[in-house]
Amino acid sequence: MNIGDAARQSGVSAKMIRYYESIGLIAPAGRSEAGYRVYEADDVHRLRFIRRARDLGFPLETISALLDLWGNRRRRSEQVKALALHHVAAMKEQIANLQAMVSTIEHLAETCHGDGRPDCPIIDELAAPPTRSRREGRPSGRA
Amino acid sequence: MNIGDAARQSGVSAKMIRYYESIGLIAPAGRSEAGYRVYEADDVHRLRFIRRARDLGFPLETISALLDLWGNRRRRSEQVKALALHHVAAMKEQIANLQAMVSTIEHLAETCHGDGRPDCPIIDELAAPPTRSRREGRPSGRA
DNA sequence: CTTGACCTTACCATCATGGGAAGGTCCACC
DNA sequence: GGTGGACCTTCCCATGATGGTAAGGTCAAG
Repeated sequence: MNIGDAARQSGVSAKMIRYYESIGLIAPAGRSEAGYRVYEADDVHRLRFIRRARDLGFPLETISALLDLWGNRRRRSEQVKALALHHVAAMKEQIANLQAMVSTIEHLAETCHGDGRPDCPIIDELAAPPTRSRREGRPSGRA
Repeated sequence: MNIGDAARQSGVSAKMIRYYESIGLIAPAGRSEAGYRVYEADDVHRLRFIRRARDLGFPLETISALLDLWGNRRRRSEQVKALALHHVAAMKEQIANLQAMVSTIEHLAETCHGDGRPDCPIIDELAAPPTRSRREGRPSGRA
């Protein structure tokens, strides 16, 4: 089958299939006489695997490792689990960062009248002079 | 003062100051005879404002609007609040997405032995055949 | 006058994805 | 037999915000 069919069957766009090939995530596809990429059912399975892993937020580098483990009969499930939990930890950290920003802004927005007057604690906070308490960005020296 | 001092005093790297200028977030700095960018205290204030807004996750485009509002004596605080809450909503959505991925993976990882055996529900899930229940990526037709 | 810290521009990389252009292929229909 | 349209190819550009590096100019202190 051609790349368009593989895309439809796997849920990965043709564009991305070519990209995955270019970065070595998947092996170069076979080619027809005219130079068209040719795919087999197994290729579609791999692409579907990648698609699902992407949907779970795994970076391509980790997906590469997961693909290897998938094809390795002697894999240890602890290896898979470690990759998964590492990714979970990364996402949880991202969530914590986002949550902190959300909390800060919501706190400021609470005391903002939100009417026609210009006074606004949000602007005030952003425009406030440097403090010793607030961790001021100071790129520590000659950064 | 030169760009290095402005960077140290604002917490924004020299690199980013030049970038912000290039995209029009800040006005082009004055230049010394030798072509060095020259900054005043007010420029540093603006940069510090940007830095704080970035720390709260605001995209540069929104920061541009916030800067305008900051300098507008006739601003309506509701405009500021709207920008802030819109950003909060975007972050909350991101959190929800991340949380969903975390939950899915944690659920799978729970039933993964994580030992020397190859069997692993995480791999199984990624490698599972298409289902009608799981929203299969199918780029809906000619996507 | 040298040295080193600073400045300049310009390009490349990240991460994963989409968009588009220019051109070749294939098939079905008339 | 020809033609149109759907498909394929490669190549370049853009995203968002940031860092890195390289090649070269400037400045001030010693």
